Amino acid sequence: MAPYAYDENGRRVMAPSKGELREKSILDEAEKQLIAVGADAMTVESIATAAGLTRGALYFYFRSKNDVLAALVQRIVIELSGAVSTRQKALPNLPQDALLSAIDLTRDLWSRHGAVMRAAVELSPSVPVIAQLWNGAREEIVESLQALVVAAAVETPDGSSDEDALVRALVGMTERVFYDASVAGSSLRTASETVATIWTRVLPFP
Amino acid sequence: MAPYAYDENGRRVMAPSKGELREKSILDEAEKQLIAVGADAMTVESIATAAGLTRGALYFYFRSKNDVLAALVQRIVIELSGAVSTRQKALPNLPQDALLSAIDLTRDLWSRHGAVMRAAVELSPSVPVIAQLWNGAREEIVESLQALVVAAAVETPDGSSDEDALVRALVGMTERVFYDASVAGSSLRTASETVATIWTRVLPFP
DNA sequence: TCTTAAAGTCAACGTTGCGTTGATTTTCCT
DNA sequence: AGGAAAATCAACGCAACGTTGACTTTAAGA
Repeated sequence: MAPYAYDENGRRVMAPSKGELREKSILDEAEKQLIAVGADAMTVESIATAAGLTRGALYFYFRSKNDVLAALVQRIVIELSGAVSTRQKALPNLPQDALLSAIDLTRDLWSRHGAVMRAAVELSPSVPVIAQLWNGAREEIVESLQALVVAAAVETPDGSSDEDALVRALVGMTERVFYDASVAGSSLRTASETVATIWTRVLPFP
Repeated sequence: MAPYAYDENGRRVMAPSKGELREKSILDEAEKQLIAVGADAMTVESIATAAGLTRGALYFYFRSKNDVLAALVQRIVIELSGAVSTRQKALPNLPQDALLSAIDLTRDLWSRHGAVMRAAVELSPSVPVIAQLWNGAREEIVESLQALVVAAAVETPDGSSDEDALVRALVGMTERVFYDASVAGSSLRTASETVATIWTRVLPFP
């Protein structure tokens, strides 16, 4: 029986001020180790001692190791979500530019949070909480871009085709290309160009 | 894997021994459980008892749980590899048809071995042996398709672009779309169409 | 200021599942 | 037959997860 209340994402409800500091330091240390050694090699013990407490104490703040990872992912999902919606408000006049700026935004996120995003992709299949966060974020992007495509009234070269499915596939492709580049440590700029080429060839704007 | 002896014609010298049968039954049971409960929930204990032996005995045949999974993946990689090379010999006259037949082949593999292929994708990041097999197979496909694109002298709509990177990205996209469809249990035929649309729009054959 | 409930901390425990070992039985070859 | 190689298993050790219950600190109200 859990002595404290947790929200649907596994975070403690209403963490007190001192606790919030601890919570943040746990997450910061966890992110460091995620970058340094990866999610597998990173153990609850190592996170706890790095944050200056014991395993048992860590379980006061997070229900499980996976919840720590999920909180890390959530940080980025929140940032991403905010960026998507503000970018959508300041809609550029040209749809091409809107698309390119979306790709740019994606590249920026991957360059600044590569390790966490890689972890999100890799853990999604086995950690439901993370899958939920990650899929939700992707869905937001998909919808934003579908709206863009509809608004721009993209001409379909070869008759009817399911534009929604195409956009979803392209979003998946984008994630994939950046993921690969991030893993390989190769240029995200090059990845960006590849992605842009494919988008514009598949969805030629008028 | 196990060092079998082969004669000068490449046939195996000895008829399937008791051990080989055991090995096969282990793999068969493992595949069943992979389909039924997934790689995580499937334990060495459960595989062993399902195959009618104890954990210790299983480790006589495979060095680790991951090696069992890897052997499962290898089965499919071998089939895939064979299919790719035979299809390449019987090259259709029209490059579009070659491409479509390649997509068809991929769909067929996903429909028959979805569970194992999903496992391969999901385990690649954390299991080096599997990553090696899977990446090798993908590389084979990439090269085969790059050759196709070069031979067909695809016209690039917008000046110079790194065709190799495009093909690699498209192969990744294909894997991704089929993976998603397989996870969602949705129509692989629909996935096939989406994939085909994207390929042909990105690489318009003359 | 004293009280006390909640917040915070930790050592020790229990569990699961992986991989190893050494001893034992079965099979196969000569 | 007899010995080498193949096959089998019970028991062990271990890492990492998550839990428990008891202890200390903090802060807020009488």
